[in-house]
Amino acid sequence: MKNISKEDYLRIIFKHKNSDGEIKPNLIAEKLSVSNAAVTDMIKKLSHEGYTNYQKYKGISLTNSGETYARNMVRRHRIWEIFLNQVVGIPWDKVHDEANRLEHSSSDELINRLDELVGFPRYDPHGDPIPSKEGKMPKQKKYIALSKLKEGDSSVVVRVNDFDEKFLSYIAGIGIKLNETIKLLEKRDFDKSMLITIKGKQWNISEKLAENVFVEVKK
Amino acid sequence: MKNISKEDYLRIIFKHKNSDGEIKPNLIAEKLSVSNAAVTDMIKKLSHEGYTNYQKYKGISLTNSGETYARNMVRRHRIWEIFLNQVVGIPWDKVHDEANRLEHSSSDELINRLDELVGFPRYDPHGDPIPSKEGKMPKQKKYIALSKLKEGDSSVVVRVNDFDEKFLSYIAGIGIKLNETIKLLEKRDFDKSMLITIKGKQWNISEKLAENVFVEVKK
DNA sequence: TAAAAAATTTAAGTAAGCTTAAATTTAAAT
DNA sequence: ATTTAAATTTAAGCTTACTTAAATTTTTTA
Ligand SMILES: [Mn+2]
Ligand SMILES: [Mn+2]
Ligand SMILES: [Mn+2]
Ligand SMILES: [Mn+2]
Repeated sequence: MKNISKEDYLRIIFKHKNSDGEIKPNLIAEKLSVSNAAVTDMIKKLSHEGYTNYQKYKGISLTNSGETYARNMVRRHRIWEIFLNQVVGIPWDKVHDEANRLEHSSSDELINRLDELVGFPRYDPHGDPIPSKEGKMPKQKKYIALSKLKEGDSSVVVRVNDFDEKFLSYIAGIGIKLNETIKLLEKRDFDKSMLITIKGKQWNISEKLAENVFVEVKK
Repeated sequence: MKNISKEDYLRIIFKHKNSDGEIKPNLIAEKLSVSNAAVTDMIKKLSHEGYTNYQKYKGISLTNSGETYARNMVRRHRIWEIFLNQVVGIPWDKVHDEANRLEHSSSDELINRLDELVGFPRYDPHGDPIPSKEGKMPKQKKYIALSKLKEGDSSVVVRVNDFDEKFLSYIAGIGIKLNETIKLLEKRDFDKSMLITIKGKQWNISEKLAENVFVEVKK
């Protein structure tokens, strides 16, 4: 294939498909910042080429071939992220956009070599699982959204949504990162905002923020 | 700008312009594997945007702005090459194509960081000078083509042309690399082929090959 | 220096990947 | 069950970066 746009569509479909393996055009359009019309066009092409299944007005899904291609794109993306973070030394909240471009510009041999250099990690800097060279997905750790915590709960950060760099640098700024402990002190009913503790400091966070940070509750 | 095609045109113009700073459409077309008509089209666009000077049927040259942009592209290309070679461990004869893509997909911040990681080298794995962040070009070492050696001369490899991976892996296979010593034993008049010694082994090489390897004669 | 060859430009056309606007279908709300 | 709203598709059109073929200019060679 070797086509930046198509590769982006496939990776986004893979990442955001629901539990039935389906995704709506609307969501793709939003994630890629293109019009719905552009999505319809592209999905028709991808379906012609055997990467997606498409029926008018129905949910879109990946074929086996599309699934394989997409999983490899996810692998490329996440390996670049972790390589940039661990070897190049770019902060974990800054690697996403760079990886988003590099993922299209490197051979599989290079990706495999980078993977080797960082020691075949199973999760990327945001806690997302990295498919192996053979396409196997590590189990995603169990987690709940930070917004679902009960007052008094202590938790450990397991994953964060990585699509908005502004969001990431904000949470990095208040000390949220993988494996960090977060305790919920208060939750306000009227706007669902929360008061939390990180490394002894207290912070007020919005519901929106809390919905994009995922934690494991500590017993 | 942020446009892969235009960036490739600028880098190629920079690399292959003659001593007057000019280049013919024909050569650009050849280096980029596109038609002459495509070159005319693109040069018109680049000229409109202030990156090149263009008059029908005359040689093409870079403006100040084009020169700056192009030099940065060369920097990106060569830093990727040396990073891939030194940090990632890809053989020097295999880095060119990979760099050719990566050069368009990385921020200046990333390039500067890679530069730092490899210790601000002045030459790439093929002996070509790497422009500094400020755009300063290290002096190119003095050299002559291997094909210009006299029988009996001993020499050191200073630079090799890097545009054909087949060529590079062939010469890498016979032991040619930067700083390697090459001695010319015989040169045949009828086809200009040569018999050389590298690390005690003798090799017959064609004139074509010898024209793409550059050496400094040892006294 | 005239003829032939090569290089360059112009013209016409294509495919990809978008856009906006209008038409159609599906989902949500009353 | 209608009506309204939202999502989706179709239609028409744009830009970019190419192509081939024909016309033009420059360079080379006889
Ligand atoms: Mn991408
Ligand atoms: Mn990530
Ligand atoms: Mn390139
Ligand atoms: Mn090089």
